[in-house]
Order: sequence, then structure tokens, then C-alpha cells
Amino acid sequence: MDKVRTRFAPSPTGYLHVGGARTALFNYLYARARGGKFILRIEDTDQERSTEESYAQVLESLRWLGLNWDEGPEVGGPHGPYRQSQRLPIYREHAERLIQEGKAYPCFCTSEELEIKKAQREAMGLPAIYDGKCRHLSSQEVKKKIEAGFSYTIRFRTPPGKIVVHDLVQGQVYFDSSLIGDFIIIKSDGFPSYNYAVVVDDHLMEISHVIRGVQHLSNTPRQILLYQAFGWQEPKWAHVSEIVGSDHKKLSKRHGATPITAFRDLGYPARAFNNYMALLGWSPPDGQEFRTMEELCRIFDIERCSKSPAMFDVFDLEKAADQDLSALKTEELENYLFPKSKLNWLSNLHIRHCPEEQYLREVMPFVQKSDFVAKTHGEIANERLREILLALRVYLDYYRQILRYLSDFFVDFDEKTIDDFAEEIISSQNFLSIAETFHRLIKERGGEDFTAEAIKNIIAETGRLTGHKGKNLYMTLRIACTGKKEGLELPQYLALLGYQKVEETLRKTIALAKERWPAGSLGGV
RNA sequence: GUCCCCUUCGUCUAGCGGUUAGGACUCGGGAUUUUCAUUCCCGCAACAGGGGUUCGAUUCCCCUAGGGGACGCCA
Repeated sequence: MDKVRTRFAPSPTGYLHVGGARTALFNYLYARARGGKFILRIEDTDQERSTEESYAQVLESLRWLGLNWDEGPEVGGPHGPYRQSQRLPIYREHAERLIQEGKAYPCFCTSEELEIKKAQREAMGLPAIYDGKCRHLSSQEVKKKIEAGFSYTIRFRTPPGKIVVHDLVQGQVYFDSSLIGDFIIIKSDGFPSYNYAVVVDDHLMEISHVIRGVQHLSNTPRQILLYQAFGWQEPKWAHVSEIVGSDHKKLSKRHGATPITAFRDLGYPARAFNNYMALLGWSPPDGQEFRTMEELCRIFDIERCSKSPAMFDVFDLEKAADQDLSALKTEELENYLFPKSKLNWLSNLHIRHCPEEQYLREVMPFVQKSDFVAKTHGEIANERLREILLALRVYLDYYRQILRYLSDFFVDFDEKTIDDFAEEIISSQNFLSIAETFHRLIKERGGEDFTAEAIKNIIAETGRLTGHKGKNLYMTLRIACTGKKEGLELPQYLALLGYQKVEETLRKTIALAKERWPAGSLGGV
């Protein structure tokens, strides 16, 4: 096998979720790691279920992830077309060949008939395989039935024998063709069946490695039989473990199978999501988990893929009860995210460790969703907004969280929202002296030079004048100036809030202290 | 029902006959810090069960249990 050519072959019958995306990722990474090509092929042979919306959504998701295909829809390539619905003559032609060689035959059994037989066999405890009724029809009989207008399928004449799948992940797996039966390769609507189309296309597209989920392992013997019937060389097989939801169940709408686009909308950087997915069923040789795409493209290897299923553990499914997570709006979905998932941890690292300009570019679309920013548009100098965003960077697990943190800079102090802790501080004896001293000092400067450095000095001076220091001083000022006990490092925080805002909050908290606790309480901090 | 696959801390996993069973996330504790976060230490926590093979099994084989997949004119 000289060149490595991998492919991702989704069927456009729904949205792309982690299951498929991870398979696509593995194919992409393997092709990149081996200097090969990554091909995208659309398996839209189910006329009932395939939709254009789904097709568009799948491509959109792959593009967002950055899993760019070297050949495939919309980019073309030497082995097109890359949508199976556009390759019908090719399948027909190859099926004819099999019929001529006696390796396939038309079958006139109706679906109803087959269903009844299948039920009967199941009732008797027999494997539910086709009984071969049309296997021995003479060419005259076939001709007559076709002329009479009976619709028919084409079945593969499965030869007896053992089949062994040599799998890069699963090892050698043995099957017996007597348990397979004559399967359909061309459906009565003239479209190819999955097992058949996959073989014809993988061969014609010169796919060297078929990397896909284990659920396809039991299809593989059928495909191998077809390779043998055509006299083609098999690709290398690699059936990777599947992904399950946090309840150990197969991924489904209620079990965490949200569309990939949901993660984009939540504001996870694509590289972070890829990094996380790469760790599901694969592990890096050195154990280092935080990785760039470049590194992943270099070090990925099928050898290190695990056989056991991996859990996609980012949603609190218990909390979500039986909700259809795929139907939720982004802000609702956010409520079911585990705050401490590995995805969040990785994503936070990716957000913190990218160049500033890239971070700013990526966070901006979410910033623009903020009502506060929209309302105060023009009031915040770009430079200040930039500083605020950079200061907030360390807190973000995904970009949408910026909305939450941004509110700290734009919401006015409201005494109704203060908590017990803040109340305790405000009511303490020290509060007024510290707050008023600081208030006086900044007013004397009239907002001139309201930088972090200057504020630090003013805080120090406040400390000298009032005789307080450390936590006592800082926490009191924090509550006095912001009304909250959490936030950025204080001098920087106040500088970013701006003189006016700080001065205004200070006035309110001081007024509150005087009004509610005129004498100061007995509590000290 | 038949066939196939899977089972190491809560989670992702390393391990490929001899290890104090390692790492990461989470969690608990501590240090640093004016708070939260960060960072840095420390700690809790696992080989599903039972038989073999072997001087020695997490590792190899068999059985049981549990989970998953396939058996479609779905992919």
C-alpha cells in the first residue's frame, strides 16, 4: 500500500454529532500523519431519509472543525463524483459484471414476503437470513418476470466459507459466511445498498485505510466477500471503539448526541473540541493531553486506538432528565454542561494559550451578543474593551461565557443583589472609614490617571491613613467599589471599570452603609 | 434467538507475563494571592467475578455476569 488515502463517508440523514465527527477526525489525522489524502464521500443512497439540509449541516460541521477534505463534494477530485446518488451508473455496471459472472442474481421477492419469512425464522430461533428463493431462477424466468414488470433487487451470491477480518484495532476476527446469506447489493429503486456501494467506491477511490466505528465490524465480512468477488485488494481495516453517553448508552438525542454545531455556538474553539475528541479512544504516546492540531496531525496513530468504548462525558444527563438535547437553544443547553468536564479544561487551555489577536478575533462574535456592550456602544473605547477581554481570558472555558463575565463591567450596583458576605462587610465598623477615605482620595484626583498602578498607590495610601491592610483593606474596598466579593485583581479591576463607575458604586455603598447601619455593626472583618 | 466485540480509579486512559498498577480530568487538603480563577505541592480512588496455563498473571486461554454491535430494499 503506497499512499495513504482515508475517507469519511457520512450519510446525510441527520446532523453530525461526536460519534461521526470523531471518526472523521481520526481519518483526517491519520491521513495527515502519513502524508496521505483525506476524502469526503456522501452516502446518500437512502432516498427516503437523505436530505439536503443534513448534507449542508454535515459539511458545515466538518468545515468548522477544520477537517478539510482533499477530495470530495465542492472541492472535486480525480475520483468523483463524491455523492453516491450521482454514481448510480457505476454501481449498475459493476453489478452487471457480477451477474454475468454468476456472482449475483436478480431477486423478485417482495418486502412483505421477506418480512413474513424473517418473522418465521426468528420464531424458530434460526438466524434471520435470506432463504435463497430466487437464487436458482433460470435466465428465462428472470427475463419473463422483468418483462412482466416485476420490480426486483440484485443479491450477492454469498459463497460458503470462513472469512477473517484483519483489523488494525480489533485484531483478527472470524466470521462464517453461512450466517450472512445472500444480501442485496442493488435495491429495487436502482440504488446500491450500503455494503455494496462502500466496496465499489472505496476501491475506485483507492482508499487504503477504512477507519470507522465498530458497529461496522460485522458488515466487514460482506464487504470482504465483495472484494474477493471483484478480485480487488482489500483496504486495511481499522474499527475503532464507539462513543457512549454518560449513562453508558449509545449516543442518541437524549443521550448527549448534540449536533457538532452546538459546540461551535457555545463557543468552544474547534481545536479544543478536536483535541478532546482525539482523546476519546486514542491516547498520545507520551501522555501529554493538551495538544495543538499540528501535533495531533503528526503523532496520531491507529496503533494506539482503544477497543473499549469511550464515554462522551460533557453533559449532565441526569439533570437533563429525558430532554432532547439536540433540540435545545444554545443558552438552554449551556445549563446541562458539566462545568468541570475535561472538554472545558482543555478548552480553557486552548483559549489561554493562543495568540492575543486570535483570542480577540474568536471571542468577538460572542461579545457582540452582549446587550451591555450593545447598549454602551461608543462609550467603551475599543482599547478598554480589549483590555477587559484580555483580562477575562483566563476565566473562559468556552467563549459564550464571556457574556456572563462581561456583565460585571456593565451592570450597575444594586443593593438588592448584595449577598450576606457583602452585607457583613458593609455593616462592619471599618467600612466607612476605609471606603470614605478611598473615595476622597480618588475624588481629589478627579479621575486623573485612573490606572492600575495609580490605584494601587491610592489603596496603599488608604491603608496608611486608616491603619488597615491586607485582606481587611482589600476586601472592604472590593465590596465598596464593586459590590461583589469576586473578580479580577483589584487595582486592575477598578481601572477597567473606570473612574466614573467606581466612584458611583462607592457613593451607593457608602450611602447604604450610612442608611442601614448608622452606627456600624459590632462585626469586624 | 444466532454471530461478533468490549470490561483498569467517578471519567479519559497507560500497561502489551515480574510495576509500590502510571498519568490526566474531577474531588479533598495545603502553599501562593486582597477575592474567585490561575500556578505549585500533597492526598483519595481501579485491574467485573470464577476457573485454568505459568515459578509468576492486569496482561494468555475458558466460563459466568454486565454492556454494546450486527443479523434491513438503513447506513
